[in-house]
Amino acid sequence: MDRKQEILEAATRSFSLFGYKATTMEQIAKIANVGKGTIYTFFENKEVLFQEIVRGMICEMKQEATNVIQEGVSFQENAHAALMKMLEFRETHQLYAKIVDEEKDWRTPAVKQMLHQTEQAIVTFIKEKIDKCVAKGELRQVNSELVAYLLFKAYLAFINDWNVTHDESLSEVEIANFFQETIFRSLLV
Amino acid sequence: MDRKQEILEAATRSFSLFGYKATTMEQIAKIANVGKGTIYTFFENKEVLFQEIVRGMICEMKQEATNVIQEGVSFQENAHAALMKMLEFRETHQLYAKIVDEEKDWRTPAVKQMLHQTEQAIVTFIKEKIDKCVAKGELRQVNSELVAYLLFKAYLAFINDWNVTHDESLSEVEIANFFQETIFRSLLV
DNA sequence: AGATGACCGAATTGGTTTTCTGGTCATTTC
DNA sequence: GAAATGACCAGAAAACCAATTCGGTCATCT
Repeated sequence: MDRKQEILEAATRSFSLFGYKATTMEQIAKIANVGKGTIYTFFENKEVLFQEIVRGMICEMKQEATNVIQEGVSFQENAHAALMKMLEFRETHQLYAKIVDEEKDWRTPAVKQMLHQTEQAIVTFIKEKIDKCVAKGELRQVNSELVAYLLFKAYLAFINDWNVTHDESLSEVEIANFFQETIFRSLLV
Repeated sequence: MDRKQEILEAATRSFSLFGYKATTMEQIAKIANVGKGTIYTFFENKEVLFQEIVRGMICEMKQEATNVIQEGVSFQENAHAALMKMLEFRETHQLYAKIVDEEKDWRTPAVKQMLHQTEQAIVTFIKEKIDKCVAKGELRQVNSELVAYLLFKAYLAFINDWNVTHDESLSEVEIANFFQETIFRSLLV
């Protein structure tokens, strides 16, 4: 089988299971059944290998988000579904969850960077949906970059941070209703 | 002069200058010109002393925020001014800034707790303004707790986090306009 | 020519010793 | 004799250092 693919899969498994820092190149080599040096014929170094894998993860995430988008449904419903899906992915997907933890606990620079990139991907995904809906005339003309950023940060705050300072967490319906009557309401023409 | 006051002032200076962890009780005693044991006749322990000081800081912050509130001006203008003032306070006030740094760098539990308390104070401040404006009929009936939380998190995101991932920071006017046409717009009756 | 793993210097870890610090309390002070 | 004090203690943190680990290279092997 394709040696590069073997290495990618081995690395994915190891990064997902142990995180970036705790994964060693030798371990990846062992899982992939190749010599350590072989890895370096396909990937410049550990960080580049990691970036490649995160790139793949981002694609996966975007795919899942795309899958919940429906034609002929309001922007709000689609944006809500997509954001919820991606934030669920953030907690569910082994690698993404590991990266989030690692950034909190160790602040590995490579991990921080990949986390930023992933968040940027989410924001960009939403931005594109906004642009499309603005073009269709469903939304008024807004700075889609800023709105996408606001939506991401707001959802993240209510889904991730709310529980830190409050006892009963908010249900998805409560969140959906709240954003409907605040941010989304303000975007309509 | 009042010994308790001397101690409070010495502790405030030391916490502001070196942070919670790096401030020792002996150092406070030395600055206050009292024996170390004397501190413990007024304050149960280091953490309680710290809490007392943060309580004072929160009052100071609320006072500054209150000072920018004007009667007969729209909710949006007042909320914006108050939030900006408090977030400026967060970066400018020696002690608050030190606490924020320390929480990032060392995660001292006592510091984390006080940071939460301070943020909660900001949210509550805004919540009360919302409630007042709802009562006056200037805003429609909303869940003021959620709206206050959203406003705080959103302002924090655009003022603190935006620059981390973007090159040119947003001007205050841009931020004000953006929130006017999104969140604030949705709160009007 | 492509794969490999022994090898290297730098970084990390783990264990040990030393120093520091929050808090107490017997003694001193006024 | 009530309030203040600083020597003192135990546990936590820091400093230190030896031993190990790891990313990356390259001479050798297939």
